[in-house]
Amino acid sequence: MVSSKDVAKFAGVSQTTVSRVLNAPETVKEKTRQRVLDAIETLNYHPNAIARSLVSNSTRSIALVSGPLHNPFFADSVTAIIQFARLQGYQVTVHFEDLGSNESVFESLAKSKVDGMILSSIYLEDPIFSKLSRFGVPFVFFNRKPVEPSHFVEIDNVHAGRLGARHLLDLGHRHIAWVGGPQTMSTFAGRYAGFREVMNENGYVTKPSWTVVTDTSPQHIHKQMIRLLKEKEKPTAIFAATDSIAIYVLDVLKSMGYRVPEDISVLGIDNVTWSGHSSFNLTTIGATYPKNLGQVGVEILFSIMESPSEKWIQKTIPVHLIPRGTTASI
Amino acid sequence: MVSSKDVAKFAGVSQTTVSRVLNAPETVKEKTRQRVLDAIETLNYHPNAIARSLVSNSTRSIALVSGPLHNPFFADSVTAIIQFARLQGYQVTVHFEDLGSNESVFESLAKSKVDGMILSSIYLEDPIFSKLSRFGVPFVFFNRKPVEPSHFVEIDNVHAGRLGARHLLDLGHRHIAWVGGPQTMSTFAGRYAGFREVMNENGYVTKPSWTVVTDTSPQHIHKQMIRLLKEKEKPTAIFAATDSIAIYVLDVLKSMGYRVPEDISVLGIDNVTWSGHSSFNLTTIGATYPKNLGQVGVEILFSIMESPSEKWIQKTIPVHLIPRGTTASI
DNA sequence: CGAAAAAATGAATACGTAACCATTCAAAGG
DNA sequence: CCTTTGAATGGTTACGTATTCATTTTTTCG
Repeated sequence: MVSSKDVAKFAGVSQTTVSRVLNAPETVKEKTRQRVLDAIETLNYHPNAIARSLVSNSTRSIALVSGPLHNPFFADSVTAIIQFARLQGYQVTVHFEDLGSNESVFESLAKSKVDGMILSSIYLEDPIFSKLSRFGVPFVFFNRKPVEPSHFVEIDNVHAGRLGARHLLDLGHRHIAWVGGPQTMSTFAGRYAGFREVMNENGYVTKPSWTVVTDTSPQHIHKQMIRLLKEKEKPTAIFAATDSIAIYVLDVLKSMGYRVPEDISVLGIDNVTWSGHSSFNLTTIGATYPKNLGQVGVEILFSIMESPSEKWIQKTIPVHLIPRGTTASI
Repeated sequence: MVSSKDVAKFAGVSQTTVSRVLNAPETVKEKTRQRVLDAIETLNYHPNAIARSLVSNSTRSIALVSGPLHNPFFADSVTAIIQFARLQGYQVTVHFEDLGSNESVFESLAKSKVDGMILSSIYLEDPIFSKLSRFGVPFVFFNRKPVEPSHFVEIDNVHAGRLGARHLLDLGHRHIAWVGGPQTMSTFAGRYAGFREVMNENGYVTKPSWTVVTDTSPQHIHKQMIRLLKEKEKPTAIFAATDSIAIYVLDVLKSMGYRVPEDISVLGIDNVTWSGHSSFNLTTIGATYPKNLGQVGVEILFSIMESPSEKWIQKTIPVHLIPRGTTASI
């Protein structure tokens, strides 16, 4: 591997000068600078970012801990985050949450000395949180928030739940099933709370057997849906906690011969890009905000990376209903 | 930042011993080892991977250059690659191809000293190829191959094109449009060649205005489809070069009121997970191979990383038709 | 022309770790 | 109890860069 010393020897200068040519070109005489640049070119020298990181104590890379890409929400946000980071000259190492064995993910993060972390994967009360804080690396949550104070960006989950419930009630639905994820995650907890509030306010109960908790995997959603549809009394509408869940629900319903929305209405939350696809045409609830949630998160991350603030930056983005074709009056 | 020196001082041993506790625990006496481990615990020490990389000349990370995640093929393969790499203790930095300005991606790769690279993004004849070779880092292509000899894994693109053409001809279609991507990419070139071969063998021509070249973005596909559907003579079937394209074609067709397959048949290639979704139920052509193509690629990468081989590892995976609901006889 | 100021360059060091070589320590054998 | 052997530990250096401080070279101007 060719180093700056090799370049220095070749150009007949000191290693210091080579370093200067790269980092402060204006401080070195035109003539020698050209000689060094020529040497760099002929030797095909590339500065070693590892060594550079060691002294500068900055890797120009951030870590992203994301949910699974089969959820279009995450496919969208991962894309936005990587693109934005690149514009700032940062690389992104991507990790996936791994329910249960997240430990090893964080273990590797602790060592790799990233300059910042952005993560969507955390439980409301997560022991990992205190570990994170001890790393001394700035971190931001998007689409999740822990109970401890922290930087985060999320949509107004409670209001999203409320809006959805109201929409379905307005359409005349009274038998509404909820298909969500673990209540230990802020997203699901908030959305469900909003849904339930409105139901109760209007004197309707949320039947326990119509409240489905899944691990958000296609397989599990499939299994749970089969169970739900075997009930003697069937719901007339299904409120899915995320578009991703809703899309898998649609899959099950259609494959079983149900017509949507004629036989049953389906509603999601997130307004992922795919939901607008005419094959889904999913009614959903999404941010009143053009920017991707992941990008908002990474913007916050960079702002606290360059000027650490004692204040917590916490954004809750308002939401609105996006009516499309999967919901109809009863 | 707490270093191994700090741990050493705290435990009353030398830095060397701390290093040994981590890398060769059996060579240090039980008692002192325990003392060091305690010190590590109390000081919350995490070995600095950067410094470690500098001396070991290995970052335990690989770079992935992927196509866009709105293409489910890449969402699938990125997931498979990251998961597999993690099992080997490797991190993955993800980059997206950026048609035109790939330079900057490779510039950052040159510096970051990854242990290997896996990439889907390259043209048949790409000036980037020679740069890559000079890095001295093992690299593998998946779903793409350059003209220069290299390691790669792909599906049998030509045969996929042939299979698709035959399928549509067997169903009685004669007016078949092709919607693909740049012919400068091996995937598109191979698939189109196979399609064309079979058409010509059977005495049918491929009408130029029915051969649509897109940049594979949803927007461009949309625009080109509108143009295609304005032709006075309309195709009865559309052969899309990828499932991703096919899915966007479906979007356009459905939003314009076409029924698939009654009015028009649609066929894709790749057998991405989403294609089996009942909202698409896309007839497609895919590998006769349970493993994700990206994973096959990263397996090859790790094998050449641990034992560099002079021989090129080149896998072309056989394909078969997966008949579903978007194709029907005329 | 000569002194002072400014510009350009070089030598030495630190970053945190692993590895090599040297040294100390403990155990075993006579 | 002393010697030999092997185990355990410590000192030093290298990895490739940026940075600080010292030194040399060039420029400026009286």
